[in-house]
Amino acid sequence: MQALDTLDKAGYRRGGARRAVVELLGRQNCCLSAQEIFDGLRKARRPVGIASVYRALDALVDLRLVKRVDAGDGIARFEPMSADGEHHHHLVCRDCGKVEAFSDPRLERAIDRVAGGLGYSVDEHEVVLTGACADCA
Amino acid sequence: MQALDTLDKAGYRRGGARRAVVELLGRQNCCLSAQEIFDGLRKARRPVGIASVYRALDALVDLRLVKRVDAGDGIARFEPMSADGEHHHHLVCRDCGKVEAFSDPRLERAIDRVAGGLGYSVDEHEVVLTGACADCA
DNA sequence: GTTCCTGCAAAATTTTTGCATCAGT
DNA sequence: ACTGATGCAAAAATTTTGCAGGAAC
Repeated sequence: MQALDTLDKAGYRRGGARRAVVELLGRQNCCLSAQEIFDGLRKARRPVGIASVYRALDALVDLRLVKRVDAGDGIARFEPMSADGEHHHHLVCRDCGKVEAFSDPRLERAIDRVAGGLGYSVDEHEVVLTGACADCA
Repeated sequence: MQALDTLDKAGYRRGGARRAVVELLGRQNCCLSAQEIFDGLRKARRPVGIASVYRALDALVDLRLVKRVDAGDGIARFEPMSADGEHHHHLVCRDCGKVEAFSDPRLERAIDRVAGGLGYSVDEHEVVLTGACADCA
């Protein structure tokens, strides 16, 4: 896996909790909370302390291997930064709290264009749309 | 103030803590955390319990008078939804944590277009760009 | 007078840290 | 062996809730 190599290069050791978190996240296509990662690992018979989950996420976010997503409910979620450049954003239902992904190339272009003219070296972005989903509306 | 009328119509009573929060936020142009609001009110000799600050923010967010902004540092921030339709998004420095505003009409258009085609009734959106600010880069 | 609002303190939730132990190099 | 990583439990930080007293209508 790409991400494990990057961790190597950054001086992190292999094996153990961090690897389990990386591998679980690698199998996801959308975001999970720290608690969901904790539960997922326990269900997969690879239990990891919740503190290690947070420490792993911290390192992964620093290395830009994982992106933090705040859906506005006070729970931080995390998803892999896919190596293949795939890129999506999030749609949150105000009623039921559901979080879904969407993507749009024109939106990406608009963001890239804006990001270039702000005096910041922008290396990440996130768009969250909030409203009522089809079921709740 | 516009917002106080909306609160009236929603059945909220005037006077007291909620009003103080509304008025303080009305004077801001960018986002403040609950603690900053609490401190700001205390400094203005209009102390309000922190629980009341949170309760007021909750009501204001429900009524869409205030927008919640998550800058990715685990602290929820809040800013007024300006009645004049002014609209901005946020730029967060990964190093120093500074949060700044920016706006771009073309980005707004791109978002509106995307939002219309997703099967959600989208009524709010937020864009957060993350990177290194001019000072930190 | 009734109902809603407020502040305080206590509780709940999410995240971080200290420390002894264990694993990778 | 040495150094970093892990798990547990305790702590910290943020947000929510219960309740008694006070304010608005």
